[in-house]
Amino acid sequence: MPKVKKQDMQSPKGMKDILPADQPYWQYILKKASAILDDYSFHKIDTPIVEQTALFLRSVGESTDIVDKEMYNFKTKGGDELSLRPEGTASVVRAYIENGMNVMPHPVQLWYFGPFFRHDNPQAGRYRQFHQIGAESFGDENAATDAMLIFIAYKLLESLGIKNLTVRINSIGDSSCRPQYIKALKDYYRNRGKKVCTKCKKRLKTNILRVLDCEEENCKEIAKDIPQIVDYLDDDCKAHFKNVLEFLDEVKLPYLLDSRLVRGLDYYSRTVFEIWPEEKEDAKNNLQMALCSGGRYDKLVSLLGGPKTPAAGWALGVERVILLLKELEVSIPEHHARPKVFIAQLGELAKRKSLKLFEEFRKHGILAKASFGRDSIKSQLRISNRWGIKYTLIMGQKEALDGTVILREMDSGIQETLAIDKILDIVKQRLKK
RNA sequence: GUGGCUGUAGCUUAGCGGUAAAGCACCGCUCUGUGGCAGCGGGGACCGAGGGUUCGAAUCCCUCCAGCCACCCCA
Repeated sequence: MPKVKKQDMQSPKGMKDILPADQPYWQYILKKASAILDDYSFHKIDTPIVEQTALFLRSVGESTDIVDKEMYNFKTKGGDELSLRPEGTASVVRAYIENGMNVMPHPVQLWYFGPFFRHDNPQAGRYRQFHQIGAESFGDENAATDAMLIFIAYKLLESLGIKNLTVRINSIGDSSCRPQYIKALKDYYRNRGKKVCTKCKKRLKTNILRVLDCEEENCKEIAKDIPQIVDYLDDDCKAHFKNVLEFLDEVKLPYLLDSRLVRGLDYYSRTVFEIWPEEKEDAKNNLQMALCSGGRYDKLVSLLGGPKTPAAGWALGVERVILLLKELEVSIPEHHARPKVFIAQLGELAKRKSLKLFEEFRKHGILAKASFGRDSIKSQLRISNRWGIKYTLIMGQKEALDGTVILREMDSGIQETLAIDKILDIVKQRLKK
């Protein structure tokens, strides 16, 4: 067999292990998310991690180079063209259609959690395998749905201990009014198009809405008098947007109107929003990226072959949230409860008896810890101490023969020799105090 | 996919052409059945990988890989 190469044995670029030390964060977030989403009657759905490439081709589209450049596409032995899912909405919409959920009472509200894959160049908060929690609502066109979705996402982040969140919101109209706006943008840039940066020149041709969020000083200057999308919304879209804002006011959720917030894809309509963490100048890893983003996509269900169904949703980047929780030093509940007793043994007979004792404690719901591989009393006590365990039970050859066990309170060092058949009750009592 | 910076033990880092170091962590001894403190000792790194220059490379050069950052893109 050829020698193992170190490079072959590392995790793929942009994909990492979620180690035990980080698990409490994952549990914490998932627990909160499922509790909150459950409260608002969202039902969990899991969809396959791979889907037909055609699904994403159709939803995410040919408009950008996403499919070619940033998706994991492959052909199966049977010849199917499949892709690792790059996002959740398309899969959920597919499942909604395929399972005939359109006959269920609406709105149909679904949520999901899982890994997603994008062939990006990784950096902090941006990985090739990443995780999202998402929520989608089908069949309700009302602005209250948009506001409620934003409210839930906000509450979720807030309940995790993230303060000073900013909700950025905008409306990008729909197919009846957006074309006029795009035309106005084109007109605006007709004479100015030569002065913008090279990136924007490209954007003007391919994805003109994207010139709105260019950060180049010169481009910003040129965009000073740029047409505002709100002025181009038709009456329905304008009323819808106004309603969303009114509902947000009603639940006292602060937001920031951001006329430069856009979405590149055609199926998006009306409301788009993002939730950002507080901007901090001095933070070491200043995470300037949205934690959650979403919007309305009234055309996607029919685009994917389902009945015309209005829908809206959001997705939240779990890794980003965890990075932020760490940066903010938010305290997370421990994954495992701290063991209550440590069982130390000396000698073969004692080892056998203490194994039984260990099992007794476990059966009665008292978390016990032991290190059967270590034979010296010293190292066992050291381990017990390192775990910060309150009581250590010591059983040596003598105790094993006498049917007793030593109970040592670690803080004080006080020891008592007690009958082995009473020990469980005694420890139970002591732990109650 | 492009460019910049970085890569030495599990972790944090020193060394920057001449025998691979330190702190933390781990294991042990002082203490033969008693932890925390202290002292002493031990294991653990072919210096990210591969190649080149050189009498000699962790150190210089090239290629690759990975991380971070900035782009492209951001569903």
